Amino acid sequence: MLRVSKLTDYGTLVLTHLASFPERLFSVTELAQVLHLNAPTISKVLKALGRHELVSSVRGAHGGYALARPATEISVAQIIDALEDQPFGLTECSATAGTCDIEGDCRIRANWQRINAVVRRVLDDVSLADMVQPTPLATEALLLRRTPERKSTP
Amino acid sequence: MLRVSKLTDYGTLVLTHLASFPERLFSVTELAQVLHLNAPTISKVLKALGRHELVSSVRGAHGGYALARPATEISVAQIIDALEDQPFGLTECSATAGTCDIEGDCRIRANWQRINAVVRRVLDDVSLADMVQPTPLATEALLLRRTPERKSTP
DNA sequence: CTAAAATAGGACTAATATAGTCTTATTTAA
DNA sequence: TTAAATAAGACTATATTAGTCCTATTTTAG
Repeated sequence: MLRVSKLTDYGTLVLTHLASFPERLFSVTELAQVLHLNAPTISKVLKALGRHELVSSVRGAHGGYALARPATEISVAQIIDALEDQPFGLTECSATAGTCDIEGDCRIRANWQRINAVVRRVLDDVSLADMVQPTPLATEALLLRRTPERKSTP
Repeated sequence: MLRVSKLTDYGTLVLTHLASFPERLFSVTELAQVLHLNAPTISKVLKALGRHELVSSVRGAHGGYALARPATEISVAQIIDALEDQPFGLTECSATAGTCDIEGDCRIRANWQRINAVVRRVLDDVSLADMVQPTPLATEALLLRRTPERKSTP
């Protein structure tokens, strides 16, 4: 359904909170209380973010989590990569090779991959810092001010 | 998982085939044979595309389906709208209002909506004609040639 | 040295979404 | 009047995602 998973959604929430207090450590318990989410779920998210080195953790009493690097250096694309278990790509055939017999002479696959690259680029260009502070996104200026060639029907 | 549904994937396949022979009608049976997909599934896709007026149909014997307008006038975004049942948006809270208690002072939601708008714009700009002929996409030139500010980690 | 407070990994269950099929009704040409 | 089509939508099976729980490890404090 062209949605990011809930874990990814929670992930951005948690990370923006960490980004707001970069000097502090937060335990799962505290984050759960502040963000009104259940502790086991937050824990799952943070463990995945840790494995992908977006957060650093300190174990033991008084331990907790903090961003592994400045919020300007963490992109939405990286958060998605950390929390979605399928590889990036809007269609199965364009994300993973060998899922279709006619892959060779399929023009559509190549075009989906172009679309993937453009979307990916958009997501690469949005940082965690952008998600916290409501500054216009870099790609917005480029894309949204152009004259529409085809009307959208939402 | 940030994927379009399989129905949408099939939809682009079916539509590109119709686009290749704009003067002809295709029955479900014929499309199923040519595209190596099961007839009931193709039928489901075409019915949805018909309801959204992307294809026109002729009922009765010798009936079938054809594009409702030129391939240049059908966008990937329109195909997605026709075949995904959830409204467009990468997160639930940014696609639908009222799914979260703190919606008012949530800075993240607004930023997801900006991201949605940019991604949507990319998808609006790719036509069915683009999906058939391997011409560079309009947005590719704009976005992919810029100097990366942040490295992607795939 | 032990207890308490944390994270780490991963298995497991439940809920949800998607895919795919089938049935019945309607339309049209021969 | 029959056969070949589409239309609508209910239904079932599968796959994915969400969420929880258990066990192990780490660290601080008393």
